[in-house]
Amino acid sequence: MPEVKALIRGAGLRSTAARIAVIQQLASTPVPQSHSEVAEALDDFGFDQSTIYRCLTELSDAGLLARLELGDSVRRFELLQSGQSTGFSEHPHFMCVDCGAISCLDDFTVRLSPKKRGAETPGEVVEVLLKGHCSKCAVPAAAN
Amino acid sequence: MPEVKALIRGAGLRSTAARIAVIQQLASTPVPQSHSEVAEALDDFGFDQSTIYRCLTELSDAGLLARLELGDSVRRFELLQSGQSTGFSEHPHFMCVDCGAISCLDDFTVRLSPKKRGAETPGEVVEVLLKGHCSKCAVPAAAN
DNA sequence: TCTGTATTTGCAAGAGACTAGCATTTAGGG
DNA sequence: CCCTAAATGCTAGTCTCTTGCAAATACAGA
Repeated sequence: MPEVKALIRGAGLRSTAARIAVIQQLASTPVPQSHSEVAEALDDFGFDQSTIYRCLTELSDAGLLARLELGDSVRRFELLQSGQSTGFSEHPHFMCVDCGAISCLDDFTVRLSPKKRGAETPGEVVEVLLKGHCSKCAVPAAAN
Repeated sequence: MPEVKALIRGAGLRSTAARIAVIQQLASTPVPQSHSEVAEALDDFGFDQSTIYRCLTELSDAGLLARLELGDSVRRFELLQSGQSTGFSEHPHFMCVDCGAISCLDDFTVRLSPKKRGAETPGEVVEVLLKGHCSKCAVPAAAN
């Protein structure tokens, strides 16, 4: 508990009940969580919706969380290890277009290879998102 | 013009002014466009907002457009070549996290390589989205 | 420990993207 | 040229997220 407090203070923010709870909630699962997931989990505390939105935003801006926008118009947040300050996640993410499940591809690297010479590179990639059919949803033949 | 009509009819939909206009608008640029971009471009026609939303959705469902959700809570659409029926784009996309510019990486392939043996694969990838700092926004040292 | 002030919070209203219901209009097969 | 199913326009509603402002609170300094 005091370590969470120190984390927040170290980022230059005041250590409040809401922020501590938000961080602990994000630390409790291995996948990124949306505002509504965090809010629901912390429902008993009685924090206001906007307080949780603001905590998530401020903690992200302070470099403690990664803010993920995976394309389903729901923002998700992930606790960053140590003093990450970029605000971007360290690993690629995969989202199932069928069931919406999110997974972190900790054990994968993504490489961008040009099909032909002289292809102009887009710039510095900081985040990778893959979408597809997860192994649970992948249908062998033509189900569904 | 008659070819657009045939395209729509071939997909099993009626050829209406709105749908023709939407397809022509999407064909006019090399990058995916959002509803608001399409709507603004077609403003003179006087189509209702919801009509354009529906056109985009129906044309996507019919397999003529790819629907892209790049994570800024704006859906974008892209005209698919020929009889694509998956509804997913053929190429990876890159979005600049600074200026929001979208580019199509026609000339690149993305490969997912496991860092260690036995890493469980996420499933079948159908869409790739990269985010980062585009060459225009990339700052040499520490500007901004 | 107490106080003052800048930071946070709660509340309520608002913005933006998208959806749904339903009556009216229209495409296109017969 | 009709008739009917499909598409449109209009309105209102949903969901996610943001903003303004007064009240509450963390914490640096007395």
